[in-house]
Amino acid sequence: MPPKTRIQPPQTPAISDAEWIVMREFWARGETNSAEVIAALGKTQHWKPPTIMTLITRLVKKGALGFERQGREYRYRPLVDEAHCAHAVSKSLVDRVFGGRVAPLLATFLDRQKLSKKDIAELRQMLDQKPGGPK
Amino acid sequence: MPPKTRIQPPQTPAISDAEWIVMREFWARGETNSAEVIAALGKTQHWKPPTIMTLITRLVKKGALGFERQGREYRYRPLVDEAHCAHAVSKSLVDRVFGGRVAPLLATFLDRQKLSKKDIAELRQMLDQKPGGPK
DNA sequence: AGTCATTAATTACACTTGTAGTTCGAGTCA
DNA sequence: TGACTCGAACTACAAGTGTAATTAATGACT
Repeated sequence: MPPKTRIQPPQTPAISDAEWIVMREFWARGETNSAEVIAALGKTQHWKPPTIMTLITRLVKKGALGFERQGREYRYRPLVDEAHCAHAVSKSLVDRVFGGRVAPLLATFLDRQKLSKKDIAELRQMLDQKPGGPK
Repeated sequence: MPPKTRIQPPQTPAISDAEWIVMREFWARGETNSAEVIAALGKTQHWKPPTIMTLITRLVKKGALGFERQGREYRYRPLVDEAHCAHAVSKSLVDRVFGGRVAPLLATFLDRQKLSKKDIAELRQMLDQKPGGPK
C-alpha cells in the first residue's frame, strides 16, 4: 500500500478588498439573492447596484460564490470557507509585513490602538488555552 | 485662543504587496543604494533588476522613499515609518476581514497554524504587560 | 578622448481592481 | 398580449499592479 498522502487544503481564490466586503455579506447570510446584499451594501458602502453586481459576478468567476437560478432570480452562496480565507489573507499579510511572525502583528494593535479591557481579556483567554498557559 | 487641534498622524502611502517587500529591504538598511536591494531581492524573489527599479521608482513617486544623488548613484531612504505603515495595513485588514476585531485575527493563527512555544510565550508576555494582567 | 560599465529613466504590456452605465432577457401584471 | 419591472449580463474606463525590456545618461577606466 502506498503511504497515505496528506490532504491539502484547497487554494483560496484571490479576493480583492472590495470583494471581501461582498463576501462577508454572503457569509453572514449563507445563501441569499443579490437584492438583499445590494440593499445592505448600498447603505454601508454607498455603492451603486451595478458595482455590487460586478463584484458578485467576479466572485462567481473566481469560484468564491456559486448560484442557483430560481425563476429569474439567482440565489448565491459561498463556495469557500470564511475562516479558511481569513487565515490565508492574514498569513499573507504577516509573511509580507512582519516576516512571518505573529507577535509583531499583535504588538502593533497593543501599541497603537486603544483596545478595550474586554478585548484584552478575550485575547488573554485564548492564549491561556494553549499549552503552558494557566488553566 | 482657538482650541488646540489634535495632530493627525500622516497618511500612509498605499504600498502594494510587491512594494512592501521592497520597502522592508530599505527599512532594514535605513539608507542604501539600489544595487544592494537588487542583489538581495534577486536572490529571495527572483526578480529581474528592472522589476525592482520600477518598484523603487513607484515608491519614490508615492512618497514612501526619498533619495539623494551621490555621483551617478542614488542613495534611497524610507520617508515613512515602518511600524506606522504596518499598523495601517494591519488595521485595514482587520476592519475588512474581521469587522474591526483583533481577537478573531489572533484566533486564526492560534487555530490554524503551529505556533512555537516561544511564540506563544511572547504573545502572552505582551498581554501580561497590559492593565489587568499578571505582573 | 574614447570606450565601457553601471545606474536610472523610459517604455511596454497584460492583468487586476474599483466603480458604474447600458442592454438584454425573463417574469409579472393589467 | 403588450407593457413594465426587475435581475443579470455586457460593456466601459481609468487607475493600479506585477513583471520586465530598452534606452539614455553619467561616471570610471584605459
